[in-house]
Amino acid sequence: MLEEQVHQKAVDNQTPGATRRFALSAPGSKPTRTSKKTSSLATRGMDGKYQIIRTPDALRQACEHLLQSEAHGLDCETTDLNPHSGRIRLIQLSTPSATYVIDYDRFNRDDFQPLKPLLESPKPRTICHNGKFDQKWIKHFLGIEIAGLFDSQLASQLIHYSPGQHNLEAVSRKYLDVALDKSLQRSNWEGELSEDQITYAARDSQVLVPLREAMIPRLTELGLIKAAQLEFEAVVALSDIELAGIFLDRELWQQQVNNVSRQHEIIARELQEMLAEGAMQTTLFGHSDINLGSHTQIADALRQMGLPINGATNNTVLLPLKDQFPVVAKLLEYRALDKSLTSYGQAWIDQIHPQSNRIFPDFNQIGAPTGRMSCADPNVQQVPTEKEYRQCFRAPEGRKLLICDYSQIELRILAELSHDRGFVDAFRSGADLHRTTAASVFNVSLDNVSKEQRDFAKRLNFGVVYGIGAARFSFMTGMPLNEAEATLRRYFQTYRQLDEYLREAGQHAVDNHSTRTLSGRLVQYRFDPADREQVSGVRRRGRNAPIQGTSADIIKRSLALLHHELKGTSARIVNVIHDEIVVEVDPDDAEEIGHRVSAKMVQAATEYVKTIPILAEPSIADEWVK
DNA sequence: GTGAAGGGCCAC
DNA sequence: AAACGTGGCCCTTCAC
Repeated sequence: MLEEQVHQKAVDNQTPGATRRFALSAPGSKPTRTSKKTSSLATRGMDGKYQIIRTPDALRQACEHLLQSEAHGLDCETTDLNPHSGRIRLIQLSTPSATYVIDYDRFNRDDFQPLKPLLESPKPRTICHNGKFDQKWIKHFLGIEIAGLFDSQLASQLIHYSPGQHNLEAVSRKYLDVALDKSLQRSNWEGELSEDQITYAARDSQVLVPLREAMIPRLTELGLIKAAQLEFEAVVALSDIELAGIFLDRELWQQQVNNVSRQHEIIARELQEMLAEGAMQTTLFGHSDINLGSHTQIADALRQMGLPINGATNNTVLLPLKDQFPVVAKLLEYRALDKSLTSYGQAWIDQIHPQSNRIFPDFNQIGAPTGRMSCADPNVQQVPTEKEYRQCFRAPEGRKLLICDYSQIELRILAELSHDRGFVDAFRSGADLHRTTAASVFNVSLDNVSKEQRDFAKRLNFGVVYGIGAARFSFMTGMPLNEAEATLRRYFQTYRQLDEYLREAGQHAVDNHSTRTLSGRLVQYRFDPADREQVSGVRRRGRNAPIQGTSADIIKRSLALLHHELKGTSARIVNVIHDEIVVEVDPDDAEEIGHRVSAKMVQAATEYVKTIPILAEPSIADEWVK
C-alpha cells in the first residue's frame, strides 16, 4: 500500500453490541478540555476544543452555523475500515470558529437530514483528508453524497507525489507546521470514548480548513487547480465502486483452484525428477527435493545441467531455451501453475464476503506518479485474462455486466499530442493503424501485409509508447539487431512528427525535471543530471507519462460523469481497469445504459483529446469476458 | 518473528 | 540480460 492507512480508524479488538456512551458528563456541555494550549493553535482554531452534539436540536443549530462558513472540515471516526462490517462512532465538522463532534449513536438516520444540504451542495466546500473513506461511511449510513469536496490528501499527492508522505500527520506538519498526535488513531473506538480520543478526533477535523487555505496557493502556483478538480470530482464515484464491491463466484473459482492444484502437484513432481536426474543427484535411496520456489536453487540446478544460466531465470531467459531443454519447458509450465495457485488461489476466496458473495478491493486514486489508479486487497486490475478466471467475475442472479473499454486510447492520445500526420489520418479514416504501419515500415502494399508484419507493427506501435529501443524490439520479435534498428529507423521516418514529439517530450522532462498530462497534472522527477542512466530513465518516463497520465485523467473524468449519469438507475460501477469500466445492471436496462456509458466515456475523452475520434465499445455479458 | 530487498510475473 | 512505461502479489533470502 502506498500510505500507511491514512485514515486507519480500525479498532484493535472489536466488541460488537456495545451500547455504552461517552464518559462525558453533561449533555451539550461546552468544550472542557484542550490537549495543548498554545495561543497560535487557538487563534487558528486548532486547539482541540469542541462542542459535543447529542440532540437533533443541537445538530440543526450546528449545521446552520456551518452553512455560514465558506468551508468546513469533515472527518469520521469508525469502528472498522469497512462500512459493511463496522459503524460510525463520531462525525466531526469544523470551521475556524467552531468544532462539532457528533455522537453518532445518539441519532436516528432521519435526524441527520440537516447534514444533507450542508454536504450535498458544492458550497460550502467540504474538506476531507482521504475523502473516499469518509464518503463511503456517510453514503452507506446516511445516504449523503459530498458535492463540493476538497481532498487534502489528493491535493498533497498532486503537489508532490512522494509515496508514504501523505497521511494527515505528515501533511499537517508540512503545510501548517502543526504536530498531530496520531497515537489514538488505532485506539479502540468501539466502547466508551475517552476525552483524549474525542479531542484527538476534534483536532483531526480542525486542521482541514487551514490545510485547504495553505494548499490552494500551492495548487495555483503549480497550475494544478484543474487537475485537483478532476481528482476531487472522481472521489464519490470511486467510493461507490468500493461500496458496491464485485461479485465473485466462489464455487467456480474454487473449481479452478482445484484444477490448477492437481496439475501443480503433478508438474512439480515431474520437474523435481528432471532436475534431480539432470544434476545426477539421484541416489539408491532417492533424491532430495530442491525448493522450486528458490531462484538460486533453480539456477544452480540448471547450471549443473549445462544450461547457459547466469543470474536470472526469468521468462525472457528461459523462453529461448525451452525447445532445446525439456527441463526448461517443464519449469515454465510449473511457474505458470505456481503463479496461478499462489496469486490467484485461496486468498481470493478468503476475501469473498459470505452474505453478498462480493469482494471489496481498495482503490488508490493516485496510485502512480502519472496519476494512474492502483488497486489492492485484492487487485482486481490484474485478474488473468484467461476465461477460467474472468468468468468467475459474473453478474449475480438477475443482473448483467456491462463492459465498456476505450479502443487504443493511449495511441489516440499519442496522436493528439504529436499531431503526427500518419497517426492522425489513420485514426480519422478508421483505418487499421497496425496494418498501415506495417505497410510503410516493411514497404509493402496494404493488401500484402502479412500477419507477421502486422504483428511486428503492432508491437512497435505499442512499444513506442514506452520508449522501446532496438535491442528490446530485436529481442521480443526475434529479429536480428541490425534489422531491428533499421525497422525502428523506418518507423520513425514514417512517423516523423511522432519521432519529433517523443524526443521533445523526453527532453522536456529532463530539462524541467517534470512533465504534464493534458489535465495539467504535474509529474515530477528527482534525478542526478550527471548520471546518464538516470537521465535516460527520466527521458523514457517523460515520453510515457503524458500518454499514460492523460489516459488516467480521462478514465477519472469518465467516472465522475458516469456517477451522475447513472444516478437513479439500476446500474452500479463495479470495476475500473485503466481504460475499461465494468458496470452491473438490470437486464432490461443493459442496452440503454450501455449506450449511455459509452457516450459518457467518449465525452470524457473528448474533453482532452479534441482532434482524434474516440471509440468506447459497450458489451453486455453474463461474465467478465470480452 | 518481522521487514526490506530481490526476483519473478499478473494486469493495462 | 536488455535502453519498455505504471502498478500489486507471492516467494525466498537475509538482516535485525
